[in-house]
Amino acid sequence: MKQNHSKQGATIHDVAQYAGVSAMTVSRVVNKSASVSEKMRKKIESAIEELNYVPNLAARAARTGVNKIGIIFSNPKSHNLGDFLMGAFTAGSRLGCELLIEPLPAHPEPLDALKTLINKGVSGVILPPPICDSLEAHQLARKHSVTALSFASGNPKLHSPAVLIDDFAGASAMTHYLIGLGHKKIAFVKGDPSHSPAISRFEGFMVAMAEAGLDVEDDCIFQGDFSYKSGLDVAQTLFAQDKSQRPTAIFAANDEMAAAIIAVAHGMDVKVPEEVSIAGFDDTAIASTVWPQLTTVHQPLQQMAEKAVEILDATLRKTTQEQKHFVAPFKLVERESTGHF
Amino acid sequence: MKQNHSKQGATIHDVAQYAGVSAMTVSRVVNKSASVSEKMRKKIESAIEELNYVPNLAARAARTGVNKIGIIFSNPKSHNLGDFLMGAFTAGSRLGCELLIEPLPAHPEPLDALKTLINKGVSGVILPPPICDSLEAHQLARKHSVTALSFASGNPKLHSPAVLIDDFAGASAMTHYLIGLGHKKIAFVKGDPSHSPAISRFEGFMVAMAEAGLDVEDDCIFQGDFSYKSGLDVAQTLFAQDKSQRPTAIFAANDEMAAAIIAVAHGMDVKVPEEVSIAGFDDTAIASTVWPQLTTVHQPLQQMAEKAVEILDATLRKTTQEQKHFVAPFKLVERESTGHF
DNA sequence: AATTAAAATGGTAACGATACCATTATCATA
DNA sequence: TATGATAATGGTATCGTTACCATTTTAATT
Repeated sequence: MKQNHSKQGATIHDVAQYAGVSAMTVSRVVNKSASVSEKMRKKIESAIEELNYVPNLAARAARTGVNKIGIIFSNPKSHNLGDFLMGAFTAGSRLGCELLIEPLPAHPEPLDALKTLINKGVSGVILPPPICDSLEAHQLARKHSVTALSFASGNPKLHSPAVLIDDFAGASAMTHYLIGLGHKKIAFVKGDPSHSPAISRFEGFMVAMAEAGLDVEDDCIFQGDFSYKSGLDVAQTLFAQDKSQRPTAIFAANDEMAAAIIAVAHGMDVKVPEEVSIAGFDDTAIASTVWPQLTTVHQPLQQMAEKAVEILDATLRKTTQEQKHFVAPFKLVERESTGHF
Repeated sequence: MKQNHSKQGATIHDVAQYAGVSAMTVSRVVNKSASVSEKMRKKIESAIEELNYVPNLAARAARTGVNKIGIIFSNPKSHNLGDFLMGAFTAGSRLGCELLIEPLPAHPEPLDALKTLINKGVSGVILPPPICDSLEAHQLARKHSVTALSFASGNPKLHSPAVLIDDFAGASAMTHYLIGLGHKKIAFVKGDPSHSPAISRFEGFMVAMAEAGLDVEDDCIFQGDFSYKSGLDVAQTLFAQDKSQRPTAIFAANDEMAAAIIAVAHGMDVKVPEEVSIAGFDDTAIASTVWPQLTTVHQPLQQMAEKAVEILDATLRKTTQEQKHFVAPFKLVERESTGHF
């Protein structure tokens, strides 16, 4: 009940006294809310540093209220929900804002999820694909003065905040990696075409292949929809081909499909990675669950979610207008599902 | 910034005025913190109801500080982290307590995770298997006056709070379900023996088989460790047997192993569920990812996490001493991986 | 130099709840 | 019935911030 005192250190008044100014000025520095002279800001900032001051969020919230940020979730069963929530709530509790989760499948119309959040009084909202690419959604948000942030969109709106990775570059990097392993005939399994990142990933693949002077024939392009089942189906057709004609590497637009392809390969006695290399995208939990573990492109979802909440909170509190777009770095994770050819 | 007013309705003073008492008395009713006459409580409770009063957590926190609750997580890559966090954070933000997550793998010694949390000043902690069954962990917590709650333990300590499902009954129900489908030779894949629920689940299986008068031969019991890989290995041995000798149903102690078994079956051209039924346990994301989707025992993780935080918060705020153990209801989820024999 | 505008800072109150202490009602017991 | 203990209630101060307004300083303009 009073463990706050164990950790609670300096208050704003301590800082003010230490710096020889009023608490108000310290508050202004902390919140970047009004003009403070350069000299004074320096002094206060070093006092904050010195005393290790951290604003008491509860007290602030008592005075100013809490920023409510809505999060629309497309798939509550997704394998990366954990990472996402982890990041979002870490930032949420650090910044003292309230997070409201709204699962998309709970509504007949996608826009209803957004309406629900608006009714609950959010002032900012995080939109994942595919709703982040819906013009209507952005318009609806704007009409209610709700700031909408596009999360992991393939082509984010320029005028509104966004957090994403460079899907194109990620797919391109993976393609180059596969090519570097000696693969020439590489198949690509496309994702749900209504998700913008699916398109960027495909483009990244195609451009990288072209850069390497490699042809991509039609029989090496498969249409999936990001689901395990679609991966299963693709794999079935794929491995039914004569071995000599088969691609030596398969790059799926997400891990779930890649995992399915591994499962089928495993069953049809096609050795992974000896006979065929398989790569995924996202690095969700399933990538390190399956065996052999998946080589994939890691999307730092936790960091991205954290950043998304940060950007929205900052925007809503008007502390800063600076960076509205954040492109997180992807990372190629080499595991056991890929090998030399 | 001031969207709180849009939703913020009655304050404690409004309630007090409405009920014709002082704010203090209302506070006492809300917090069950001291004696209030029956008559007055009734009156205040109906006033609360009437005005739709919800305590302002920020204001309360400003005055009393925030309860810090630590959560130790055994596997950050787990497929049910999402559900768990969802529940924990829902409760956390509803009750206004701070949640600190500490992943177990980040430490060389399991107890170090707990020590870290204690150092960060938590006053309560949620312990999953296997650490929830460690006497040392409970002793360490007690030494620092930290309340420890066992989460999903197979045999929770009686004197400390716990949230769990009846693993024994769940496994038993699934076994009876398989028997009801006509299966007589049923294999069981055991989980990591250091996790207490793994043991209860196995016992549930054995007892249910015995109840039905069915023998379980040694070649129908396999040792896994909850991992996908171990499921893969078991499946390999299992399906290598002659078809006439094979069990007609396989019950794995968790979904991950069951998913692996499905994958192998699929590959070896053993039709699921026509030739073999496969069942899992937990109902994590992977259960509805694989194809055919997994029949499994649903563990309401989200609800459980919510309850765990609730119990800890209540205990720490001493509002009530009542229920310290919560046994959540499991549910048998029939999907496509099981069928009649 | 005088005037005005703008920038920089400070003082005070209040956000909504609870801790703490003071007061009053109630009840048992001698 | 008086007495003291305990239960039931109320009053006030305060948690750490920030909103709001007042004041002072600085800069710009005529």
